[in-house]
Amino acid sequence: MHQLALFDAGESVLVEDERGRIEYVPHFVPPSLAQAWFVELRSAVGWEAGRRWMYDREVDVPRLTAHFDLGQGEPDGRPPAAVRAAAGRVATRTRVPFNSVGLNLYRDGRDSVAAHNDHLDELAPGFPIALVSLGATRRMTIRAKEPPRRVLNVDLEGGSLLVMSYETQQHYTHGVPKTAERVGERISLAFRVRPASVASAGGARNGRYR
DNA sequence: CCGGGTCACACGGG
DNA sequence: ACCCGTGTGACCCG
Repeated sequence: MHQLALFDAGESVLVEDERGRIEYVPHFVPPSLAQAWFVELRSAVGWEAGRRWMYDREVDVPRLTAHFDLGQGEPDGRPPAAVRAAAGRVATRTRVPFNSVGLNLYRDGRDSVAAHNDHLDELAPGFPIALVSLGATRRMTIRAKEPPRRVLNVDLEGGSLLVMSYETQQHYTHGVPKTAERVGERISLAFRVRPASVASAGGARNGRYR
């Protein structure tokens, strides 16, 4: 089948048990397209440098961020074309009605995201998270919260897709640690289905997908 | 979810 | 083979 070849990217299932399912798909996006998306997003997105109050002091968020709602947005607040294209490609493969995408720009090895799991209140129950990576490869560390404490190190390559099931967020943490290695810029697009109570008016749906 | 502190250990030059 | 400084990352804490 033709259509199959388009998506046959040597995917591998990293986790599949009662604690969740994690699938990694290298070359989900052809290299030249992934590169074009990276270039567009790097310059077209209004990247924000956040600061957060953590414990006793205010600190920089160690990466740049942006966010878009998907679905029938106003023509004005429409996401960049590369985001819409990526969303379409992800939706075609996963069949999940994602309505939100969070973008992260890791400028170099000093940028990072600490180990965490996505907040379940901001995730529609049962729906997975899909993560598209562009640009430089960064390592993600995924570890089970309870014994057996499996630890996975996944090198997220440009053009890859990582899909983590909803249950994964209950049983695992994930993060992108700082590294002293010299690494180039990486952009990630994290697709989520946010519950109607959280998502902005419009896109949310319920039921019948997995 | 963050940076800083502590500690263990791999590595390599002398 | 050994010593030891340095780099790197794992873990812990508020």
